[in-house]
Amino acid sequence: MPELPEVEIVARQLARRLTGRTVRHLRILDPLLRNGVLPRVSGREIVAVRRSGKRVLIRFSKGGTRRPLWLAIHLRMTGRLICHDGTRRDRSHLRARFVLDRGELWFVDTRRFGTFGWYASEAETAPGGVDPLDRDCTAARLGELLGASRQPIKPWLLRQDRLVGLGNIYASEILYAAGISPFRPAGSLDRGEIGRLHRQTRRILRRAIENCGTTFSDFQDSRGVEGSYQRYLRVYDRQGESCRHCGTAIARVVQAQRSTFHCSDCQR
DNA sequence: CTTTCAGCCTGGGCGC
DNA sequence: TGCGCCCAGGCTGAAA
Repeated sequence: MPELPEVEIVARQLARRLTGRTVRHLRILDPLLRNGVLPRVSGREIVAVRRSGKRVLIRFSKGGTRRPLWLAIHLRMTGRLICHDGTRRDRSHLRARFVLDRGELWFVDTRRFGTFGWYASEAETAPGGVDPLDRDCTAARLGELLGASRQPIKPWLLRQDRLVGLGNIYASEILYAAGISPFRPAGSLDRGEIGRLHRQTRRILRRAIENCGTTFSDFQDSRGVEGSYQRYLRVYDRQGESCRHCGTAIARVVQAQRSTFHCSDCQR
């Protein structure tokens, strides 16, 4: 489910609903989420929630320990964070449960790929790559990141140690919007192409955020907020259908074991 | 350094 | 209805 826009939406909504709440206790139900020693989180207040790359970052108050604490939650494929008033009955795939002074926060994850990372300083939470929506992610900066890489641009866009936040859907959509073939070596893009890639990356991510992301279901349970960006998808999951611009059949190919969707006519 | 590949998990959809 | 297979929006670590 979640790439940058979906995680951004989740983080914003959680920030609104969780900031100021105090943790009564945390129950980790899936042993896969217990990596290393669990810091004491009971009694701490949630001070802030924001996105870091594709992770949701929760900052807790120092509490009685005098040490700050951050939790980075990676949703991976199927992770969801559900805020509710404590009356939710459906416990299927419930992996962790924060009981708060008012309501609860549940981590629900069917495939159990999601991860929890605990950090004692903000610096440790920094992602490896540049956030494409950051002010300092200019076209020139993108050009530096691309460097002379010979890796095809589509798998390159998925590398979280370069740019953070892009996943398989938006990578295909961005390259289509920029008119760039997914097979082009990353370092072969000229100035104009880098400019288009940069502009379309930011435009598509922003628009996806405005539309609450692509097909993600109700992390707010009863409210059932769903993304609507899927109606803007131009190539993803459209193999065999015609390109909206030129009519050519959209192709699906496999690059680095992931599906890539593209129009061989519009993308060069 | 690069690229490929198996693996981590579960469930939905498909063809037979 | 059931079975086996393939697929999935992510990422890691080992191997070539």
